[in-house]
Amino acid sequence: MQKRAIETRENILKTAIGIFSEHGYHGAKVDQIAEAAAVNKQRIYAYFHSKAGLFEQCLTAVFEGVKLFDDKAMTAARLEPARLTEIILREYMALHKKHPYFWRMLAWTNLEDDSSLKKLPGLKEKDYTALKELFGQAAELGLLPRSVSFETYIFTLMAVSYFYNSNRKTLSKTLSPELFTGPGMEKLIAECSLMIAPQ
Amino acid sequence: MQKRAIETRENILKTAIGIFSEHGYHGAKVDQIAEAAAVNKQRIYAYFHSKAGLFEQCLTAVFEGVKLFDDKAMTAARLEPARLTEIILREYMALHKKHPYFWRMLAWTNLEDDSSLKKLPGLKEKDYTALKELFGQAAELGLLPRSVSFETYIFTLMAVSYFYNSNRKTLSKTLSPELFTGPGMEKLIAECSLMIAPQ
Amino acid sequence: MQKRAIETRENILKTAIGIFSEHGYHGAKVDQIAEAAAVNKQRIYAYFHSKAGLFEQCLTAVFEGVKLFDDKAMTAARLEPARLTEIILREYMALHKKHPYFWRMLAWTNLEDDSSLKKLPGLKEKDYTALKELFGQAAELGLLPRSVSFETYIFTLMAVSYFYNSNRKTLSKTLSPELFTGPGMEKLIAECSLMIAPQ
Amino acid sequence: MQKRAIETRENILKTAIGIFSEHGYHGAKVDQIAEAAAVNKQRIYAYFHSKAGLFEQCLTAVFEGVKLFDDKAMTAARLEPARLTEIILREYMALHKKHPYFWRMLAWTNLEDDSSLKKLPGLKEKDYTALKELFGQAAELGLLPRSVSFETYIFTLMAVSYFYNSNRKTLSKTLSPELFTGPGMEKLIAECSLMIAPQ
DNA sequence: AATGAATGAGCATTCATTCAT
DNA sequence: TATGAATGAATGCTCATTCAT
Repeated sequence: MQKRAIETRENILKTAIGIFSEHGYHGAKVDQIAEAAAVNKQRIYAYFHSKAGLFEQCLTAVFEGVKLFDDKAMTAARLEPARLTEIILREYMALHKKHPYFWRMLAWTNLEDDSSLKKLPGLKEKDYTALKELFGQAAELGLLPRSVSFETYIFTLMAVSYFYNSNRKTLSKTLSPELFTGPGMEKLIAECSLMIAPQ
Repeated sequence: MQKRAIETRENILKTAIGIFSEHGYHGAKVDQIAEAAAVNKQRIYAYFHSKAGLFEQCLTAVFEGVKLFDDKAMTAARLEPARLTEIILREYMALHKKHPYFWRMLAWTNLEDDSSLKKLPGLKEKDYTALKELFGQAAELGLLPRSVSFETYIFTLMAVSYFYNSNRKTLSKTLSPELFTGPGMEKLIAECSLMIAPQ
Repeated sequence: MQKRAIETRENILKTAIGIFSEHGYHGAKVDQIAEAAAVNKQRIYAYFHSKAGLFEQCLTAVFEGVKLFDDKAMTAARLEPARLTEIILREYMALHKKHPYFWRMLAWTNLEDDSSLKKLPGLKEKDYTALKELFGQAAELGLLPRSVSFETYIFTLMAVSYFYNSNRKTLSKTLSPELFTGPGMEKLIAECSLMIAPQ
Repeated sequence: MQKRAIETRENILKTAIGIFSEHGYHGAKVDQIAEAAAVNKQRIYAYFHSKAGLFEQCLTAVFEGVKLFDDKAMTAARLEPARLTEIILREYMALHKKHPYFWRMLAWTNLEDDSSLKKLPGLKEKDYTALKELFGQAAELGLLPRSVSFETYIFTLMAVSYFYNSNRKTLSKTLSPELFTGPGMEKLIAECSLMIAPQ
């Protein structure tokens, strides 16, 4: 593939991610994507074969683009095991902010037809091994409940951050809207850390 | 409205909830709904004015159909404050099972255009007042962390149950699939309760 | 037919004339007519059999409702033969104002399918016999050109008044819009009378 | 736009003029136009955006296609000022015959919604300036009544020719049908010329 | 006589996809 | 590689008409 072609492809992919993420598979239109990417519609079919193919590639790209827990976060967690929960939560929250497409693509994927899901590569369990180790050490030190498995622990933190980001609209109607301000989030993180730590 | 019309309307609504819940607003087709409900397509427009109107009514119906924490659960919670977390979690999980359309409609609504959301009635905060009281009592007794607000507490439980139900597809790829078996869920509930309780 | 039925029928007819006149056969909707007449749609079918039938009846009613040249006008014409053209023109103009539905129904009929036209009763030539006589007398007196037939004369006057009323929209774009003000019309009538009279 | 596209567009326009002219805006169906033009329905939307857009373009095309008073007619009028009325009338009648769509589109436009009318370009007044001059000269020579304005004069001639062409159907029922034969028209033209000229 | 409920064909418009250059 | 032109099957919605009470 020539350089120009690669660029075109990249361009389409990037644009499509934004649009699929916003409107979902059925809500997004091929014409719309082509126009937004300022390419000829036919290019989409040349590079991605079909709308479904494009969606699949977008999904993969988004998943691959997300890097959990960079070195800085891991170092911080290692230095202050007592703040592990807080660090993880904050990291997850930041991730949603940094990759706004991520949770939306996740949500669409969970809702819509799972045919595109099948081709998704297994998602890096390696990241978790490092975290799991840290969790074990913190539990050892009495900073986290010993009787709770790592899986439950990390599941809860993922749940909190995901739920916080994905259900804003409906939650602002049931719980207080302040929850979704800066201080509201800080309070949530702080109290979650406290709630989980043995007392 | 005559009896026959009421039945037709009800029928359409019920069918539409199922289809919207499965495919979302854009994924669902009016023709499909009409055929599934075995009614003339025009009836949909007669009773709901438009596809959007129908979706809105479906949303309202689903929200209104969901009853949180029946008397039985509340009595159990009152009798055994130590098991509050477990009871609530189990209740939420059961709710998702009993109202399979609920979280999906929630999810679609959070993803798609929020115009239909605006007309949703404020969602029963009253339910929470009773729970809040129970939470206060449990905290008083040292069964739950005192320094944590009720809102953070209930938010976490909602997050866990919602996340568990909404993200199965993608989670089975990152975490262990066993999580989504009966025993897996039991373990999750048990450990969550433990994790939150002061130790 | 009972009294109530007659009233309902009359009501529908009157309303339908207004709507057909405004939107034409295809532009008018049966629902719209029923709603405007505040009757059940089914009544229209009971009394007029079909939309086409209703249109036909409307056409007939409008044609029959129009009475050309009442006694007052005829008397005036007889007294002042010199003003014959002016009197006729003014009468025609007044007719268009008094029966706003008339020319529009005429226009629709001339444009649209002529199936409804066939059933129209022959339109009162009798009226013209009286006029023709007056025309002959005026010509005799040298007040109107002798070499011109009555048919051409009346045709021209009908044309002027019809054209004036039917083509306002497009004419205001080609000729001066003042033509369609009160004084503009007066001037037109005056000058037409003058133009036709021998000088 | 490529040659092929231009042809398709032209083809659609031409066909649509015929159909709109015959059935009016509401009576004409997009399917029908597409089929008659033997093009894919979607092309209509690609080139004209909507049915309303197509109608508008048809209207404009028809108006622009009509050329009043070619050089030949003007020369004839200049050479024989005494026959001015006859020449103009004959020209108008010929115009209706040559552009059968013209008066029908005019009529539809005057009857139906005027939104498309707004975008019509101002209609060539220039043509009238030349005529106006000729009219002035003829009046000077005593061939036409001096006390009558050009506007009234030309209005009358337009009215006669328009009325003659637009109201055939209903007029053949009130006046004699012979009016609409060749000799009938000749007689009308001759007598009109006579009627207007000072005697 | 009158009405609300229901229907099927039709209508303007859109969409994913393919063709031709 | 890239693009404008074209297509056929939807898609949301409407309409004239009939049914059942």
